[in-house]
Amino acid sequence: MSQPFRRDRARLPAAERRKQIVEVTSRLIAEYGFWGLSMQDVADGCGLTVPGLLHHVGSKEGLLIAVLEERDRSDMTEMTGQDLKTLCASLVRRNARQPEIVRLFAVLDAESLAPDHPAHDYFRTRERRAIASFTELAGGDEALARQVVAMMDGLQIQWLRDPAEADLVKAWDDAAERLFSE
Amino acid sequence: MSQPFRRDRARLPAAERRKQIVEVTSRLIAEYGFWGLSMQDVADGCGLTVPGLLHHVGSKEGLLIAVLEERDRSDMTEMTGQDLKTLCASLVRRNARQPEIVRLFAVLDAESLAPDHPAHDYFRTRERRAIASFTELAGGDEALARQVVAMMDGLQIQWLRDPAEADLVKAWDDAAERLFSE
DNA sequence: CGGCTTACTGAGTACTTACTAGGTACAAGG
DNA sequence: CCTTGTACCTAGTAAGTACTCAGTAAGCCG
Repeated sequence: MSQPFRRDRARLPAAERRKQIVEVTSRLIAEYGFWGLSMQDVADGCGLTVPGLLHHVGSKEGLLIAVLEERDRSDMTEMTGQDLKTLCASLVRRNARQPEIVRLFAVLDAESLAPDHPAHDYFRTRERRAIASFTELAGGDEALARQVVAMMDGLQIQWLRDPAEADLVKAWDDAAERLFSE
Repeated sequence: MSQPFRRDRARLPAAERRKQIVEVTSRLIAEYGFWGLSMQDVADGCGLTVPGLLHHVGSKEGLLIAVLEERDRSDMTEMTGQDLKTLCASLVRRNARQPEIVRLFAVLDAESLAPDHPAHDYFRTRERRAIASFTELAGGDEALARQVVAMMDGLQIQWLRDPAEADLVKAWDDAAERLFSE
């Protein structure tokens, strides 16, 4: 009774498909934000249908969670504790190599300022953790920790908007000199 | 032939209605971003129908333009030229009093990083102008100007996300002390 | 080969999206 | 009073929204 059932698309193991989904979704959120994201576009980008996509993530919010979890996992490494200045230097250098991911977080970060955004709590605790560990590295100076975070975020946005004008690494090194002087 | 034509809603002069539209739209963009904004919600918020709304702004993009233009107009004042440090101090103090507008700009700023966002060019030239005039006030030190802008933006986002934790004015004054020292 | 799990599809639901066409009623100017 | 401009309406269109249901086939284990 049904149609011939096109089976021309690849059938991937769940883990692999999930990885692909996260990648595609990240790109699209960086472009349109979470509210502007459509399941259809994600499905198209993965070469499957919307219900096929939903089979893996359950819902649109599940999609967002998948992205954030994945990103956290690959971020936890590299936070080995040197001193604050060298840590920031290496963070900035890594970020300079992956503008798309930085943009994903910049967009989601701002969008999730609204208290009922599905990622609101995620970003709040994320920032608190960041500031806590930065504060520790700064010898208890929380104000400095907050300033460092603010400066990194701000410079990254300038860089993303106008990649030609601003070299992120140089801009940060300049800023660090001022922040960490004395 | 047509229905009784409900005329229970207020009929406002164009200028007044426009002002209301801008206000409602600002609130909604701060919440959902431009991609997440719906004409229906704006119309509801103004107490009129969607075509009634479209009569004033023409299209969804026209709506965004109206918001940005209005905001520019009310921002141009107050930029009287003292020195950089006192200018920033007063900017921060004004922003601390209008978190909703700051949030509108934070969200739209990040969302418009994508090159084909309707407000992309607007925010690019806006930032360039800001940096140019800050640079002048900083005696030609563009790096400092960029750092000041970055720091203000970054601290504002921290404040918006967690208003309880961070007092914006105090956070800025601390930061200014470090930035403008020497 | 047989049976089970599961990745995935087609079809459909109920709703929302931006936007248009064409008309109505209010207000101001002659 | 009558005309003209305009603020705003109803009705409709074509497309897109997230999501559900029931079924199909590919891969694995025995």
